[in-house]
Amino acid sequence: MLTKKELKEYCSNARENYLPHISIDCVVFGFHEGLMKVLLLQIKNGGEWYLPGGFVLKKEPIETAANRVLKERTGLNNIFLQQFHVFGDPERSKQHFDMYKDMLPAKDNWFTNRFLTIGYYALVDFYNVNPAPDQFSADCIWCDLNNLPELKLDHAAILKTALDALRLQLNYQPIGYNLMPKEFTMPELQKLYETILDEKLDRRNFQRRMLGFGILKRSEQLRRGGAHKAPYLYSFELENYNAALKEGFKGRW
Amino acid sequence: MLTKKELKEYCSNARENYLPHISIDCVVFGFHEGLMKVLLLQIKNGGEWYLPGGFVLKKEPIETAANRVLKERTGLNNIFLQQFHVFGDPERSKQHFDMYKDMLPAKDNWFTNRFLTIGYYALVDFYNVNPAPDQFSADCIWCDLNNLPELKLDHAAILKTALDALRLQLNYQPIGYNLMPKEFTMPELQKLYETILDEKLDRRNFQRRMLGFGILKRSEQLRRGGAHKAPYLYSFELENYNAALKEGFKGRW
DNA sequence: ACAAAAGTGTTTGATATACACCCATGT
DNA sequence: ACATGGGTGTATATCAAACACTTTTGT
Repeated sequence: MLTKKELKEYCSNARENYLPHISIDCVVFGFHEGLMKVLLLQIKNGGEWYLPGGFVLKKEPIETAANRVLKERTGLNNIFLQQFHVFGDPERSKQHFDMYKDMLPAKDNWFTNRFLTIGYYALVDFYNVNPAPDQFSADCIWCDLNNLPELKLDHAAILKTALDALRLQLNYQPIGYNLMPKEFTMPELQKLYETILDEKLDRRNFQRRMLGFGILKRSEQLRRGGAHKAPYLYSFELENYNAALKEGFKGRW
Repeated sequence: MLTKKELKEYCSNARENYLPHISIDCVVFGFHEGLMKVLLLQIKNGGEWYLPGGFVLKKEPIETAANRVLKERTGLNNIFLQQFHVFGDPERSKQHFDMYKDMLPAKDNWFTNRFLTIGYYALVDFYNVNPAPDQFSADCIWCDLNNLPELKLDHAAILKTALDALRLQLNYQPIGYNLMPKEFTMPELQKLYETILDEKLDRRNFQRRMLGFGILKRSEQLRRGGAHKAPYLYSFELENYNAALKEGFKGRW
């Protein structure tokens, strides 16, 4: 927990460097070997949980800010971050860091301001992540999506909205390039979809549809070493993958 | 064009009442009898065109702000407004109202600030609209989507993004409740879709699909008086319509 | 009578779903 | 040998696309 002096300094710094009233919250979904997690911070002392977020530097593009926050929290760079919604209820930040709310007069206290928050989500391989708490947080850890702690503020709603957006994305954009190793098997990719959707899919239909997107290339190689029949290895055709990210799969009209 | 004194007063007022660095831009698509338009403002003197926008009051929810802007510009209330993107490039507002940029020192000049803008779109019946210019604008008019003037700032990009979002929306949400009269014919509704998509649709397939959504109720009545065979009248089943707005039509996974 | 608009199918092809069979591999 | 996972294929239903015929109405 910050002392009054530290808080004062933080606030004056923030006022100098960041755009006021604007924050970014990142919903970092992590996936590895069939497990789906989300990155959460636990506040010092209070113990409450919240999404990793941050502020936008005065001359910084918001996409850059989102990437910076993600980098600071995970060490990961160059990840596909998707803006999905702005949350702008004036009441939403009422309880923000209320542990600090009486330590400074409101006009000097960055944390008692109203914040609109821009929501971004990312989907990363949590095996590659080094979760790093920020100065307000005791801990930064992967939490199971099906077993979340109670979240502060409107962060539960933000997370829910992000998950809906991610699921919607599956309908018209490819996914997985950050997540899968360079080469992967079809069942491995299927596991990703099943985990996101929280639903079993038929392996044969999945494969047909996936190949239909035209973003996969089958290698001559097989994944040896596992038990049972060795599956083929696939990789993304990056050119087509990126084109599909931009264009989207066909809509219906 | 404002005098220096008026500008000064406007800026001081704005600083007092609005959240800094945040704006809202509305892409108001208008439709009536097969014509699709977009509402644009033309700045006084300069003659440049831009999207109707505004700012967020310090204690106002952003959705309310968007509705207020729409109301001020069109007189319309209770219209489905869809947030679609935040534009946050620090360079985007560089040329904002540059006619005023030298009239006040930068620190006092609201208009030389950086603004993130939250994009909303709406689809309204332009027959019901009374376009009303704001104090900076000489004119507020419906422009043909296929024959747009050059737009200031990044407003052309915002408009394009809004149109894409609107078209995407057709795939998973109903549309038209604000637009159509209480009762309307299937060909009338089809015209709306064709206009948005800028594409002809087959009348029989359109009808089948539309009815499949389960949001329409066919009346016993026919639309009499036109030439040729009298078409049936339909109305939206508001309950199902609203449910579909929330839930969306089925995705594919 | 006829042209034009609208109602109501049908045919065809594509895609989704469900399911069956065979193959490879470690135990 | 066998259980398990993986490759491949097929039947069926469902849906989209293209298209034809009939009905209504004003001129």
